[in-house]
Amino acid sequence: MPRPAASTQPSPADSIRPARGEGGGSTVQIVEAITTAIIERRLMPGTRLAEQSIAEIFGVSRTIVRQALNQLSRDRLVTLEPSRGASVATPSVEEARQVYETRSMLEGELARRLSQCITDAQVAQLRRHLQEERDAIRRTDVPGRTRLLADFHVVLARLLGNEVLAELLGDLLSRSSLISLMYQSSMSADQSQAEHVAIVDALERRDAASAARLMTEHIASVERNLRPVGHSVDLAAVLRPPAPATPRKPTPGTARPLAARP
Amino acid sequence: MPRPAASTQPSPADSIRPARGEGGGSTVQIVEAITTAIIERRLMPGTRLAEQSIAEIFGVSRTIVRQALNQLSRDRLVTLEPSRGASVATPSVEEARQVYETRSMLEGELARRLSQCITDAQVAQLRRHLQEERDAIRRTDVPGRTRLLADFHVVLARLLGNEVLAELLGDLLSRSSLISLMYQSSMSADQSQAEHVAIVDALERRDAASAARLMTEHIASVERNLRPVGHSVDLAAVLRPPAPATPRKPTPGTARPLAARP
DNA sequence: GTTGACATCAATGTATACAGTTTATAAAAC
DNA sequence: GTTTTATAAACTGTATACATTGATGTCAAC
Repeated sequence: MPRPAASTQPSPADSIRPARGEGGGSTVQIVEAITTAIIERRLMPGTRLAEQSIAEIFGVSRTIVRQALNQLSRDRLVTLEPSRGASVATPSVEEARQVYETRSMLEGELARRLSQCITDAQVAQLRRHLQEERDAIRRTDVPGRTRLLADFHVVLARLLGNEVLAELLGDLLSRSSLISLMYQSSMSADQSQAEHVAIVDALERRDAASAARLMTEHIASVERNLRPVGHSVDLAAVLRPPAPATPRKPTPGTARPLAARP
Repeated sequence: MPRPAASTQPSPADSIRPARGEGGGSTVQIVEAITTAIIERRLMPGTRLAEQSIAEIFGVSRTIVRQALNQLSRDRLVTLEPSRGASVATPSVEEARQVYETRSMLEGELARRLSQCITDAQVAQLRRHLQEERDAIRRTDVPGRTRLLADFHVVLARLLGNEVLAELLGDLLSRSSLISLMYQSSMSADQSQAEHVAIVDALERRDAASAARLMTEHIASVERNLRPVGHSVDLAAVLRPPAPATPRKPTPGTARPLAARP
């Protein structure tokens, strides 16, 4: 009897679907297709991304695919090993810690500053976003709720009128998504959503200290709920002898258990 | 009689020099060569970067150059217009504001957290860095002091043990360098250096509040000292009729005067 | 039966060729 | 003399071909 998932890694051809058969400016389409495939966990960490396969899927040459993979590697969503090609990134525990620490620094201050200049209209916009989150959760739309829960943080950055910050946070949130699916997060969407509500409440009260504290606690809570990468999974990844189809060994070296931060 | 400088833009061939004639893994060499050329203001904002020229300079094919230019465009050091190629970025005033605001948020918190966990050895390391800054300033080593004054901020991030943060800040600092050379900064290196000293003093006292305040004030001070993009320079750039050698028109559109922030 | 070397094969890295677009130049009309 | 238009050069965007490196499988030796 097959186990629920993660037994056989899906090949790229199964998980990436081209948005259109069109040829013009298709690099960004490939980037977005692979990005959403990773975020929505149709592409698991460690999966090899062969250029030729992807090229045939999208009906373009390897040149275009190569550009896309280069962009993705700069976003740290795929790793590019010399002469060995691209694979979905397997962020280490240490990298995970650093990403969440950076987010905590950035978004704590974001909440603090935003609470001093937010308008009523912007609060209303956030309320609408929270409603969308609730709707996605209620209808158990997993990809949708994942995206919305992450977008919440980018929306906050945009409310500050700072596109540079918004893009920066967008990159960090992509990495966070990859991390939380790699170290299977046990955090319920409900809890995340409730914490978002509390943050917006504080923003509406223009309570800078509370907003900042709730934000950093929210991020710490997300990080705390990362699983110590279950031993069975870790062992299987390290010891896998023949591997079923395409995959090679997924995790290179850094796979220590996730230490609870002091 | 020739005017001191800035009359004729240097062609890429004059400003970019290959580190080695070697062929292996030369993409990063091109990226670094162009980056330092921009930072050290041998390549002025708006300068076109033709692929063929650069390819001949480094003795590689356009493929490699194209990879390098793509990486640089993701760092926002060059802009890539479709079908029109690459040119050194001309960050807008609004983008400048956002970069400095983001740095202020990030580095203010960085200083606060660092002051709570910094060791005596790390303080000593910072003192050594400050000494290097002083040395470079005293011998009027302009490229060296520019690099050291920027590296100070990256060193702080590294002291937190956060490589993700350090890389993020590195990107923001590259953009800051481009901005400060575009809106010719009137800030003296001496003042920057003095403010760095004050920050380290606060860190040594483990005075979190002061460290954070000094850092945000330092960044605000750097931003305040940006020139409202002098009219004479702008006019000369816009009206240049025949141009002596290779250069095209440098600044496309975004050249509004820099508003002093309230 | 196991181990080691060699050959085959696939995939990446780089260069080159071709098509489409933009830009510069020059001629002609006003 | 200025503006407009047409031709030509140059440059970018994409695809394809070639070289090189890592992986795989087979065969021989021990």
